Amino acid sequence: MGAELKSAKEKFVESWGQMGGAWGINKTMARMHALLMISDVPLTADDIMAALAVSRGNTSMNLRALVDWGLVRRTSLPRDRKEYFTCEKDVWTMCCRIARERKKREIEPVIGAIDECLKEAGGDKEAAAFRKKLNELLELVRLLDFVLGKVGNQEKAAVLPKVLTLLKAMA
Amino acid sequence: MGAELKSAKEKFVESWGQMGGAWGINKTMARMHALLMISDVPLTADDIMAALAVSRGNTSMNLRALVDWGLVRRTSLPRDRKEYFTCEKDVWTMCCRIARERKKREIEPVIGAIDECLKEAGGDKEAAAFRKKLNELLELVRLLDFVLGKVGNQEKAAVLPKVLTLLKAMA
DNA sequence: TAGTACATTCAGAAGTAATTGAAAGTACGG
DNA sequence: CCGTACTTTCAATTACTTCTGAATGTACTA
Repeated sequence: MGAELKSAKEKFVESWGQMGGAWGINKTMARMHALLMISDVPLTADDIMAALAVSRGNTSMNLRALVDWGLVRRTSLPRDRKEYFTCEKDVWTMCCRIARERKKREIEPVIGAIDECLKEAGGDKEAAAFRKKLNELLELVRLLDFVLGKVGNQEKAAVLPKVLTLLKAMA
Repeated sequence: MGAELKSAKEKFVESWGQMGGAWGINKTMARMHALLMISDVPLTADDIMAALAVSRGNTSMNLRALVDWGLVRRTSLPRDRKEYFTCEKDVWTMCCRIARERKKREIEPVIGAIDECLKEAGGDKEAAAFRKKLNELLELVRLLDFVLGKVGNQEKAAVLPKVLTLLKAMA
């Protein structure tokens, strides 16, 4: 592989890792995701260890996390005891997976927490302003939940770019 | 204030802090935001220090960060040397501010990084698959950027709930 | 101008999260 | 079964982030 291309790929892996950091995602996990995205062949744990200079244990744990997020698949070839990892090919499908997970991990718990607070606040007059604010927040968060749910449940990820591009054309 | 209400408010502050953590936001900053959201009077740094049991320095820094995010305003009353802090009242306006900041801090840098990688990758045939993948990602990220831009630029935050509710009704 | 009342900064302490690597686990082939 | 080739786990370590509080800065008042 040409030196330019190699350096560009490394740059991309690092940038994606950086972005992961900003989004509260483990940086190494994001780098592994990037590496798999731009690899046109499945990679083994050893490949990834070598490419990113991380330990075996770390590689194992972060790959498992990526699989849990539904962003990476493990496959094993017959007559080969090694496991191979591949990234979801289609970026729109990837987008749906991320939406689904973020909804589940980040939005739903907030809805639950606000509900509980509302219950605990009681019906007193002095709690009225508090209840009102919680209800406003709930409405906002529920709408976010709804939107992420819609995106996350796309069966055919292919429709997503069309819908969004349409949205863009309308605006 | 009734004990129930007080406990419910504390619970809300802690939950919002928790959520901040999941979103890669400083937990204390998120707790301060929550506290200000549910306070019907402006608070001083001392009020916040006392309510959340954090140091003066920490309070000062996190409040500044909240002001930088456009989520909190400082106001000073005449004949009072103290500064008072208030949270943006309207949750939809708050939502716009968050969208604007996240676009600027998290999406735009990614677009820049991908662009740079594309430039560096060059036009070689062997880079074709890499360029293709980068372009797909770019399309996705640009759409996200667009959507956040739309939300963030709402002049009248009041239209946002209407648009979103409409979207919900349609689906 | 000095004193007071507040806010800000920042070096170091405390706390949290990521990482390593060696030991334990698993499963296949013979 | 046993050895081999791999993967996973986890206690200890390292790296990073947040927090503290004393020193410093700012600006109002008398």
